[in-house]
Amino acid sequence: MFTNLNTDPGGKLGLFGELRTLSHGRVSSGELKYRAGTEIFGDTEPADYIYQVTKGAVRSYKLLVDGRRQIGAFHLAGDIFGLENGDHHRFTAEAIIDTRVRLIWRESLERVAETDSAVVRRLLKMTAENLAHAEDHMLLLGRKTSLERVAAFLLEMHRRLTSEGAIALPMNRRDIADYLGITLETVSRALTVLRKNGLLKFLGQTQREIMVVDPAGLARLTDSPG
Amino acid sequence: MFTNLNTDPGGKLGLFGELRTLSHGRVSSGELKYRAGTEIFGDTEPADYIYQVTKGAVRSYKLLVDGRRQIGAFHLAGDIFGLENGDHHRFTAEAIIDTRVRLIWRESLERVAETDSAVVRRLLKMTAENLAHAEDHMLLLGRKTSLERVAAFLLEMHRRLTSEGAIALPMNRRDIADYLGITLETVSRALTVLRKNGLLKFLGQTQREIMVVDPAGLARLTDSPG
DNA sequence: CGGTGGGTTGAGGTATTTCAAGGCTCGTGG
DNA sequence: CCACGAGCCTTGAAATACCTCAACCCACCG
Repeated sequence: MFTNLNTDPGGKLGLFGELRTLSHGRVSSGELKYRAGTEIFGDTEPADYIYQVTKGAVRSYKLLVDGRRQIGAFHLAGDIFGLENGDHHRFTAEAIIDTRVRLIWRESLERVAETDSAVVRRLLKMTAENLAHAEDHMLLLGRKTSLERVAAFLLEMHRRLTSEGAIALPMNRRDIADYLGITLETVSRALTVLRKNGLLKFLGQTQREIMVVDPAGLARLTDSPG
Repeated sequence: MFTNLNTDPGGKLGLFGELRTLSHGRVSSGELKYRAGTEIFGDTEPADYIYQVTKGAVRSYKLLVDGRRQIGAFHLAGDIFGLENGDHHRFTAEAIIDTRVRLIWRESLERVAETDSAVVRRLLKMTAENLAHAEDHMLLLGRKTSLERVAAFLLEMHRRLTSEGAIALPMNRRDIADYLGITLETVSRALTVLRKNGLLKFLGQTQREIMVVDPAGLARLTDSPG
């Protein structure tokens, strides 16, 4: 189950690749598969591993007691998630679609970090990036209209998973809604508006839809920080 | 302007105190005063210093082009703020009331961090704490009702600035509103509801009001994560 | 003492939610 | 091979939580 891999998938220079370099093989790493909808780790579970998506997509969320859900982030191919400074996770993570993740045993990481300050700095950089994303998302959740939220979401996805012009969203309307702090109906209506304004086109209507966005046009709607 | 201080104000073991210990005086540090409402640093400004509140209170916020504001955090006595991993600030920081802050020159900090991995780890811990706060706040902004938001705010302030039972809020209704993603009128109405339900009492009505809260009662309203 | 900066409350407006219906795709099993 | 149910999405209509606009009060201050 835990086999070392040679390649750096996605071509991304990540902690995983660096660690293997820096630690001279002291860090055990493996790969796991998760079916769509299954849990990778639960809120308050001990954070024994950190994860990197090699294929698929993951949602990290918090719940209120009555079931209201806030998705804090989506993790796409190449992304690292589940990194904690404390000893337990602060989110539940689930595979959105069929997903493969690489693991790294946290204790071994910390052993490396004790002697190798470059690794600690790398962890700091990643945590700071997560913080920056959360800070931007607070502005969205606190102060943007539903249309601005959906436009910002499409821009983010365009930036993060476009290879060509077209993007294929792995998540459904409910996931998008719970990420943006609105309802799935409001997401759907906003998408309709954007489509009617030519800022968005659907290509195949083959379940997981493929769309082409107009980044400049969407950016105008986002009312980005000034 | 930049004089070394001997004491660790607020009794908090912080980066500032540790640095002075760890770096054997290599880190220059000073103290500045800011009048109520004045800017400490601006969004996108180079992050040459990090700051610790010794007295007073600070708000960190982002703006949209049309003036909508989202306060990401309040910084109270003892708190460190303005810590960035990149080279520029991502918020504007302003003194809410007359405030004193200690500074630390960032370049000197990074020089220390190069050789002292304990300092890097300390920075990582602080960044992770900021991230945890932002993650909790995303849930509040995305999914909580106005009453839950105000209750959560009072609980946070109770936890952070209570010495006795009573707390004195340094910020006005507009600040609270922009922190919670609602309007100042909605904040006021929620406070009225809480007061009428006996979860909150005002003591002096002498401008900066002093209040006593019922933490257990408020916690019931918060609908905390389950 | 008039002005300014809070704060509260009311009345009406509105963006978003809630509830409901219908359509499409796809997988499964008769 | 087709029927059927489940999941997902869209759209409409009604409800509502929150916002906007406005009036008023109070404390403080030059």
